[in-house]
Amino acid sequence: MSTPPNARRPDPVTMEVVELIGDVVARFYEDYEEAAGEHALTGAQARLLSLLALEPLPMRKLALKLKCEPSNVTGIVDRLEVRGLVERRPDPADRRVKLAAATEEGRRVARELREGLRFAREPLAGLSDAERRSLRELLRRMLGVG
Amino acid sequence: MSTPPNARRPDPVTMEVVELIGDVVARFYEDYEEAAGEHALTGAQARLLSLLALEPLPMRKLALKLKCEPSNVTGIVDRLEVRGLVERRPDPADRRVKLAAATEEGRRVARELREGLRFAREPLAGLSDAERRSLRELLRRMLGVG
DNA sequence: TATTGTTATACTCTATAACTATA
DNA sequence: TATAGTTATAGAGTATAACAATA
Repeated sequence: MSTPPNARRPDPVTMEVVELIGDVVARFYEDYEEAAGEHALTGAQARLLSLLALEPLPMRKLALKLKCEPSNVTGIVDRLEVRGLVERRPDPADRRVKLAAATEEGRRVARELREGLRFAREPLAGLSDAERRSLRELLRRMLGVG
Repeated sequence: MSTPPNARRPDPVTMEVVELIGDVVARFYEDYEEAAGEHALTGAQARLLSLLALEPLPMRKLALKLKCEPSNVTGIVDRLEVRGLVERRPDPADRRVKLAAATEEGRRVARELREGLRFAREPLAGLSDAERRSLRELLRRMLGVG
């Protein structure tokens, strides 16, 4: 009874893929934190800044995208604002809303951050172009994108 | 000069793969944190407990594996020990060392945690067996394993 | 009344530095 | 002296609850 014969365990290949993905996740995260650190940013600050580099967003939307409580966003934006990387703007359409926006300096840092990700180069460099396309297709399918 | 013609930018396929990996990382992390939360564990506690479920480890080694300072491990092990999921044992070979070990309850929780990872089933379920094998091979190559 | 953002609070994770007990 | 683990401290992220301004 301790090991029901019909326990739905993933097959061995799936289990190994999950483990490999875990390794990729660990490596990617490590790389991201390091790249953020090179700009004296925490991971959370780097993620928020990267979002704002695309478009200004209300504090509430930032919380949704970062999957955290709105009260946290206040503090993270505060710290980025002190450093001149982010600014708060009023929303003409709704005076309750504050739009957080990356400054020019903030966008510059975000771009350097993105380009500093080693993971974009080294591990993938070991694959041929055909293999990268194959990997792209499999990841798309996995994520339900394609 | 603002955009050097020979700036080594990854090709478009590589860039898209990196973005897809970012999505996978976000999804995996979210899933892991949620699974941990279902057992009232933080992510750091879940990762430490999962390591100890394999084998007892000196505090120092735990810090190395978790890539954090040894002083942090003290607190995380403290909290898991209060809940009876982990215990500290002396190392007969070196009285300076404390071996952290998962209790039986701790190993049970670690197993449930592992089996609770939805990511092990849903996204990969959309791939055929051949595709999963192909993905396994590509990830191995990427990580320099195979 | 409902929503947006903030403040106040408490807990966890994190790094640094200083301490202890062993080696 | 050097190493293993701890303590003390401070900063940052997190969730919860209560609040002011606006809708």
